[in-house]
Amino acid sequence: MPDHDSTALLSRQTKRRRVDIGVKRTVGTASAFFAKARATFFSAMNPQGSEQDVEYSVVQHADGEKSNVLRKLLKRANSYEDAMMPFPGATIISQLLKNNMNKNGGTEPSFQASGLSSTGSEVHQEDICSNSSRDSPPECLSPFGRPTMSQFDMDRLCDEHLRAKRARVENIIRGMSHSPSVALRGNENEREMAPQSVSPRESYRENKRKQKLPQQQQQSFQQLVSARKEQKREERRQLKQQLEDMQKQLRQLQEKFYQIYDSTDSENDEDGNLSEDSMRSEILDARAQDSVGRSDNEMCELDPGQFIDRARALIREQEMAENKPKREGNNKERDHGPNSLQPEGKHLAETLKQELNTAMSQVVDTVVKVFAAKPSRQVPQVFPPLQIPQARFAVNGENHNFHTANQRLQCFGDVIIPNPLDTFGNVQMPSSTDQTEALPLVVRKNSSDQSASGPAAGGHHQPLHQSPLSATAGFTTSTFRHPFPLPLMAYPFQSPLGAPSGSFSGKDRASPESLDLTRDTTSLRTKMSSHHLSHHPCSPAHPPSTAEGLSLSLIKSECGDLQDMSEISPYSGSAMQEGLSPNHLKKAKLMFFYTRYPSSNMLKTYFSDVKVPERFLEVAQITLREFFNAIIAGKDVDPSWKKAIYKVICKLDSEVPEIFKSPNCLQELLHE
DNA sequence: GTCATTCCTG
DNA sequence: CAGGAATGAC
Repeated sequence: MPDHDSTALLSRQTKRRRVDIGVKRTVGTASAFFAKARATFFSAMNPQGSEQDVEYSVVQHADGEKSNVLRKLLKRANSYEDAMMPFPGATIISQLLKNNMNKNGGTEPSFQASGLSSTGSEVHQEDICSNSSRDSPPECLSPFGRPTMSQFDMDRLCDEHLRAKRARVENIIRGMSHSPSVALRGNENEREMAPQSVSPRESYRENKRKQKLPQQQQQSFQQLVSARKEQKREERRQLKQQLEDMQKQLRQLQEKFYQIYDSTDSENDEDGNLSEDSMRSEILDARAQDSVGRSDNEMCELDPGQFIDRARALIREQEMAENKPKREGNNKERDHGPNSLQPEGKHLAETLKQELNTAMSQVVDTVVKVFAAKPSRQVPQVFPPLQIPQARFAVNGENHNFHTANQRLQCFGDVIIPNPLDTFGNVQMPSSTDQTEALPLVVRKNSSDQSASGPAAGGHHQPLHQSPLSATAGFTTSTFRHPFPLPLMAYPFQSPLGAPSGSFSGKDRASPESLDLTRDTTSLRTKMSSHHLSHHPCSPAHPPSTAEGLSLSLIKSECGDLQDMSEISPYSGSAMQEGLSPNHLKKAKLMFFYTRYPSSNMLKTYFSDVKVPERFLEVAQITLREFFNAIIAGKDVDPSWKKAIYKVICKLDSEVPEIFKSPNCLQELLHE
């Protein structure tokens, strides 16, 4: 990582400074230095377009692709809902209404005339119709005042209109042939009163009815009408009551659901698990919200029986939504049980599963492609084909040490699971001499290590394969939660391939939150946390961190913890005997660092107080030229040919700051 | 143990 | 400046 090197590879004066204060010197081969210097040089010359940054963008691209896949998936799920679900949550009410409308065809006047309709569009239509009915009722109103738009209804309206006309004519003829009666007078009175006391629509309706009926029945008709009105009012009242009850019930159920869903959601957040179920829950949640939004309006359109049926369906759905998060393992059972999902529900579940599998495959493929596309000699050796995914550690020989240790390291999600993205980055290095710190954990194993076959070799591959997800998940969920968002860290996706299957039996798995993925990291986290609390940063060279910024002291503290961890963790004891060497921990530490700060920009952002030195570029250039000239001149045949160059470089050294010369420099830095 | 690098001394 | 010793990483 050129950028990384440029940061990690301090200038010589810094190195010497380190020597002066008792820190180990940075060591690198001449060629490594050459490569590093070259990389650094190019990086410095082209800070915008370093290889790391390119690679980082690739990583981001892959990440973005994943999120796109998810987005697509969700979108598709929604469209599936809309297209195929009869009770698809978001559209359940409207679907019901549609069915209702189609089924009834406006032939259930009792409910439709109950005046409960208040759907937005229908309200609008109602208004229009109410207004227009005063002028030209037949255009819009059915005999029951129900506004309809279908051709059928229009025809029916015309028919009614004609019949009314005919009745009126018959009425007139009948009136002419009979002498006026009280009833008629009453009728006339009523006719006179009608315009004032009854709405135009009502009077129109009354007129038609009166015209249809013999005059002798007018009186009883009036009573009938008023009785019916009363009845309707009562019915409406009851319906309203019922509706309110149902809505109340619905809200309660939804609240319940939200509670459960929220807890599930937070769990998911915690372990980075964007599982199928959580996605399903999201969809159901959306449905539920939608239902809430619509229920008040659209439910009113249903007749009581239908309303109850559909409310039951809704409740059933709510219950399903509630049960889902709890019944992770029982989905199949439920799907095939007597009370299983609707066929469409099954279909959705199946589709979701399928899509998730596809998405996962795509994601993995993408990452693997990115990885495979880069020329690397180490790759085939580093990632042998996975054969036994759940292989346990085979601690039966020294040859397996590497794998054993490595697997343990990968189970050690919090700290030392190598982020495969980083690993990819490492193997993408143009030159094998461009050694980065994180590299050795996965590459450059000698043949004896690679020859280790069987379960260990197979098992070796699996965690690496899944680590794009699990490793980052481990990081995101660990105590090492970043005080700031890191794009690479914020990939909340849990591998469906299964949690690491490490056989590490933690001695102090105290945390109750031990979920599959995080279980093995718990003990470590506990230790790390307590360690953090109990011990001061080993070299707090900088002021305490602010809330958002991560100070060097914190990092150093963490690094110190990591270092100390090699002494306190179980791995230093029993695990060490099984093949985990201090080297592994060192490498893990470096990987941890690299994972956290994968690019120079990251480092710049979070270590803004560290400045890679003023004359760095100049010195790097001169050094580069010296090496180049020496090689061109063939001086490198001399075993000590670099010494001359060291001397040249040495002259370019800047003064070591006084503070570092002091024997108490650490303390002084502490008090700064 | 080997190697690279740095330090010391003549 | 050259050579050897010391140091630390591997």
